[in-house]
Amino acid sequence: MDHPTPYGSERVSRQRHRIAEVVSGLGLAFTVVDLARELRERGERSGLSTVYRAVTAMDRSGYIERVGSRQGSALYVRCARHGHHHHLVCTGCGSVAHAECPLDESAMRGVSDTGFTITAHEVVLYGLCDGCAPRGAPGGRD
Amino acid sequence: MDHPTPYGSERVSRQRHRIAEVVSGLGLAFTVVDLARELRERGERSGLSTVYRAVTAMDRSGYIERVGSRQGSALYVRCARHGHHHHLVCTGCGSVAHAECPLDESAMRGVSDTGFTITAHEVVLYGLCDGCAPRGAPGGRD
DNA sequence: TTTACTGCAAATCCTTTGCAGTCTG
DNA sequence: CAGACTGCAAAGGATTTGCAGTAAA
Repeated sequence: MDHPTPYGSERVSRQRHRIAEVVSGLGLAFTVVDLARELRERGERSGLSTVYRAVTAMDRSGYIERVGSRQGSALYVRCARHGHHHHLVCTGCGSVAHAECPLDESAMRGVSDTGFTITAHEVVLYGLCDGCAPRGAPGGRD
Repeated sequence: MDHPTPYGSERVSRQRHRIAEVVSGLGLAFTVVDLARELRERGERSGLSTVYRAVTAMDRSGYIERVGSRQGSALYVRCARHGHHHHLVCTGCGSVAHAECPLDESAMRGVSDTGFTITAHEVVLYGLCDGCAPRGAPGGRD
């Protein structure tokens, strides 16, 4: 189950290498199309399907993680942090912060009253980062 | 901003009426296609786009709520409960339970260290209900 | 009568796949 | 060389939209 590269590809083609490179330099949440555009702007001509395949591989290997969606497209972010946690995505600039899982024992207990056995959960937090938050005036529409 | 019907339509056509009726009788999470199939099985011939439009209206009015996705399709459930809460969806049979929001003050605090102002969050819990849980043998894949 | 609602087909959007050619190991 | 990887075009699946006809109010 181990891949020869940290980002999940078996062979390191020029594209896969450049893609991983660009991704790790982004720091922001991105969609596949964002990434493809970014690559194009840096002079890398890669087909959209190639980027999709690379992203799929990086997601499987844990090099990146899915952090919600934006207008129907999957959002990803490079994530080097280990262990179970969630992400906070700034709807202003796309920057991402890590967040502890809020589903601690007491939260689980409050839920298990229902007789359900929880097998998976999704927690995505959206907000505004320091730089994007309008001081004094809260607010925020989707 | 108030609609003449609890499920968000301006006029109560036969379809909209039947759709709301079927929805409220379901009790399970459903996709638009599920709902369309259900209607068809009950002898109601309604176009898929009509069902999409009805579901959109019911969602806007709060008659139903979105509770995650299943295989890429949006999942909804009739929800009469008021106030902020989340849902627990059984991946076995589709039954839904309500759950308190785990994002209490302490959880928020753990997150606000990041400097982010949280404006929205999504919490979806998946699991197995009493009837679907294999007693003794835990487990659960996505 | 007014105009929301309906059905159908066409159009969008995101994502996946089939294939033949290219390149890594 | 074997088989991953690539690009392109086509296919898929979910959801939306344009339009003319139907039916609530």
